Amino acid sequence: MPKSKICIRKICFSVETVKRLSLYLRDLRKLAKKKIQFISSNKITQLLNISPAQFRKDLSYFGEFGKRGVGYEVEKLIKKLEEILGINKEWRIAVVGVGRLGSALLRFEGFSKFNIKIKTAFDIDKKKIGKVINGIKIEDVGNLERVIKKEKIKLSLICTPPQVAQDITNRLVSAGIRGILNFAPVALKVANNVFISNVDMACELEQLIFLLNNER
Amino acid sequence: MPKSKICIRKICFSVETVKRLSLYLRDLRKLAKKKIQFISSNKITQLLNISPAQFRKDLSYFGEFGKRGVGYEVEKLIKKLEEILGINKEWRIAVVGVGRLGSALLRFEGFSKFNIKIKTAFDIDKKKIGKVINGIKIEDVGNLERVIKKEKIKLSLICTPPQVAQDITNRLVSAGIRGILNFAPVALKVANNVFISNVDMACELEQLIFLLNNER
DNA sequence: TGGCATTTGTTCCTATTTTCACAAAGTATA
DNA sequence: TATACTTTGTGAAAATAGGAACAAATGCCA
Repeated sequence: MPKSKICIRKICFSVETVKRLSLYLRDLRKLAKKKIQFISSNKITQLLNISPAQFRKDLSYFGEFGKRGVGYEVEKLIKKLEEILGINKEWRIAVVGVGRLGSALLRFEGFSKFNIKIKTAFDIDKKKIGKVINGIKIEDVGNLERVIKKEKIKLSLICTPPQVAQDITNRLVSAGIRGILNFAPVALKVANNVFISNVDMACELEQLIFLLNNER
Repeated sequence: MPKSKICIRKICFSVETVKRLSLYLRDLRKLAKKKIQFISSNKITQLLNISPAQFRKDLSYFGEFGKRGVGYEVEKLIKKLEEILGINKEWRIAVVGVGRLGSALLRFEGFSKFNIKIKTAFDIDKKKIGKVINGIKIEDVGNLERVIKKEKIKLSLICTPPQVAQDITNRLVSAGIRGILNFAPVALKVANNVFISNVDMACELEQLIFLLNNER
């Protein structure tokens, strides 16, 4: 399959670029906390295992944000990156499947920092439905379409068992969901106007095991 | 930075190949469950969004496993892939940080299926130390080096807050850990004989948000 | 002001990854 | 056995990503 390529106004770049923007943003926020005002591409990438040229090139797809001889103004670049990534406004998301992982995510405080608000959660288990975790009410998965549509939610996390993940995906998409972060170990099929990102812990671990197993 | 490349006996391939092998294995297991005996590169990759040529080339780095005109014997290929990945023997791992995510992982049943056994967990919280979750006793993080060495554990998950992740990493490595699956949102620095794999939910979500925000 | 030191933005080149395309090998059928 | 299909394994080509290197800006200091 061709690596997914993103083109905006004749400028094309890969999703890898976008992922790196997130990393840059994370480190810039740390720098801002330390009251550092300016940073060069050299210094910021030392922390990240990315080449300075890569950093500059990634940014160049979106404009010119630095000052020659000086570097980048930390606060300004943070603002710009938040704008580019689209996290300068609030995003409301849903979580489907409130098992171990799902409930850990409902309580995860990392999201709100990035303007991501879990608005609703769904489960099939009658014992869980109606409960409130971290201010989020667990809804009957039977009401999935209705709630998603009503709340106009466009992003969802899937934390269900793999057997039902595709069915849930179909229902989410038909209700208007356009982006899915999938934790179920299964390759989901969707129309190509829906974006999927997979978090697959078994794959990551197997990769590490392979590396350890094949040293030298 | 150069993409990490793996070379075994003059044959070189990328980590991406290894990740795909995991995906192939997962789907092959599903096929085996359905009692399907043979599968062609064409059919198996239809499920996965990967090209048939890619599948064949990925396998070709490790040998010839198919039969022309027929395809691949499912059971045999599963065995081969398990061997290649190194998951035909048991891997004992540690978990550092038993917060929401850490404790979800301690209870996660997906690991044991792949010969991955969580052997020990560490936390700093006195209230958690000594507790047993899913048969795994939570140890004082002060004993980290001692336990890791005694148990000869080579792989660890890090589920701590980001501020302490680098310190924990240093201690793990000095105790003999060679592979780390990092859930903390921070870029860890290690010697290049230690392998790191990052699971970064915020990055994944930000990527989806970017895509939704820049359609058309 | 002029010269030196930095650092960006970008072009061009190199390395890597993916795909194409086809010979070789196997199956099925008459 | 001959012929028509399938499907693999792989070298070569195409596509993509990464990095070196340098002109253009900017700051600093004498």
